[in-house]
Amino acid sequence: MATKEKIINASIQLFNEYGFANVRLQHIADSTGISVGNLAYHFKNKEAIITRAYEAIGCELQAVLSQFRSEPNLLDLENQLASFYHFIVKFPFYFIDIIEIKRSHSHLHLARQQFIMRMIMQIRKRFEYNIDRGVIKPEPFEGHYDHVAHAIWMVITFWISQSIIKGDKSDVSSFKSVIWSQVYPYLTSKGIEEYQRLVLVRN
Amino acid sequence: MATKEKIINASIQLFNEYGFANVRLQHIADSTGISVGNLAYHFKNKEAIITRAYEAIGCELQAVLSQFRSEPNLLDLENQLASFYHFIVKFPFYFIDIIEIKRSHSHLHLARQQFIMRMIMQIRKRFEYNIDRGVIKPEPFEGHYDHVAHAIWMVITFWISQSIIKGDKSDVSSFKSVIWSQVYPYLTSKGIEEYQRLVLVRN
DNA sequence: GTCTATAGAGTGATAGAC
DNA sequence: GTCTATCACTCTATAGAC
Repeated sequence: MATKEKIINASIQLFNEYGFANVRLQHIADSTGISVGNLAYHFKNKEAIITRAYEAIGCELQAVLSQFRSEPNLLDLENQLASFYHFIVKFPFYFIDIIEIKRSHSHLHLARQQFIMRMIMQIRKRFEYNIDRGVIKPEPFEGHYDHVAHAIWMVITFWISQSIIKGDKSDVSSFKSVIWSQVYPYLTSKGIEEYQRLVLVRN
Repeated sequence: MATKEKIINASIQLFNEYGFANVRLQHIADSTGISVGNLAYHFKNKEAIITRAYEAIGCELQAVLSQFRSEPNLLDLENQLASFYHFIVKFPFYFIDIIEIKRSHSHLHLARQQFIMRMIMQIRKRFEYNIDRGVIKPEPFEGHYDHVAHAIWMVITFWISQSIIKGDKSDVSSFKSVIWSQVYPYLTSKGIEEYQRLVLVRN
């Protein structure tokens, strides 16, 4: 049934533009080119729609997170940042409406928290691996890189929100710049060399 | 008229708990201990309520931003962070619902963008002044501290959102830790000494 | 699978008595 | 200033014909 898929795609587009709470069933039906009655046939209620949308989005996020190799170098980070950015601009409502959806459909949020923890841990591990590779300086004191990983996750998670709030046009290069500025002070001289060779040259 | 003030206080409490869009006029009236008709007498509509609430909140934010001296040292930052945190936990909806309010009452957001720009500039200037004081290292390359200031503003702005999303209990010490972790790598040896003497000793 | 029609529960805002 | 009552409208969800 391609209709179900068309409904989900149209819904995601509308959620992105108007915010989940502001999108009406009528609106989704119109955008899909079907009636509200037909919409109800495919999805019993709005919750069923957002649940399905979250499934699809979760799959894509899974794919982005899976780009993490066992020993990631700085180019891996650069590439993953590009993937993250692509994901963010494809599903802005997933970040913008996160608290509203936690409020109204908390079971969806519960599953999502797994992703969040996994993401922060992954960022933290990147520091670990690149310390071993001699590219990142050792942790200056216990727990410091946990804070940095936390901050990096926040920049990723709220990037689209902040660009809307500030009225900026979101672009990938400033996104990457702010993330890299989080890593830069911890690069060793070998790390700076690798950064310039692998990352800067490409931009 | 104390009633107007009671309405605003009740409204802010409800906005904080349920989110601006989920608060009903009936809800505000009940919480204030008046009827909806009476509520309408004091505020013509919901927009008038949020406008007045934003005015009050803006005043408090103004006060926090005014703690910025012409030559702020690291203790000033520590103190201002405490004030920011206090402000954030007093008006969480101001941060959580920021995009929703921009969507539905854009004129309020327009005024708010002034605060945002001022705040980022203030953070940037703190770096400048403390470079001059020999407490912060010179900028490693053009524009780097702009990125760091941007990241610090994001941590402040989205702190309450992230704590809700992660399911953490928000506390002032982890807030300060993450912000200080943004500054720490740029401290000179003199800066670390001042940091330990003025900031760490107090916590 | 798809439609029209409508029930049913709210929601913001107003009218008018006290 | 404060109240009750109600209008006009929106939105989700369901019933039933095709």
